[in-house]
Amino acid sequence: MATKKKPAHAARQYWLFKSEPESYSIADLACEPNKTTFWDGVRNYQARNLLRDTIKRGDRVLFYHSNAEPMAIVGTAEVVQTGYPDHTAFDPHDHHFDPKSKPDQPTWFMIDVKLLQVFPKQVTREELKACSALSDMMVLRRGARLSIQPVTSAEWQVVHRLAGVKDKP
DNA sequence: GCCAACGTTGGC
DNA sequence: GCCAACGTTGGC
Repeated sequence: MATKKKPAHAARQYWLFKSEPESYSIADLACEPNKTTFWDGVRNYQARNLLRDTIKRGDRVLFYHSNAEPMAIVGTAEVVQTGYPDHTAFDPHDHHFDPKSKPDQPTWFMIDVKLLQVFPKQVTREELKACSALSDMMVLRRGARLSIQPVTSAEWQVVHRLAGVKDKP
């Protein structure tokens, strides 16, 4: 993937992160110390490149529950640490262990995110699909498996409107 | 449970 | 480098 270097003052970018709530939900994030966690386990090169090269501190994240009932955007988070090696790839006992990734030459990366807000009313996939302003969202496209996806600032705003909340400054 | 859409692997 | 087989994701 082509990666553009962006200047330090670049405007924040917006993302959508998928997570199966059975394995990690927004409630789990809310229970973390300082409501902060590392986003580990990404084992896809395109998503890896985003984590390693593109996603910056201050960027914002829509937290999406996939494979869930209901599937929905359930809240937001902020990136508080840029990409660094995903240590779970080094641990043979970890579900995400990858012997190809070595500490001195890591294959996989992760970032840290901090909870911004849990939506008082989650925005279901049904509602997202019914909103014409969101018709280009990657997550709504069939077969869009990328677990980390870019979102436009316009889409970010619309999702907040659907959730009935104000964006955090 | 089904299956489309990918991504990865490995034989050639 | 091609591509068939296989595995995974994740909506339906």
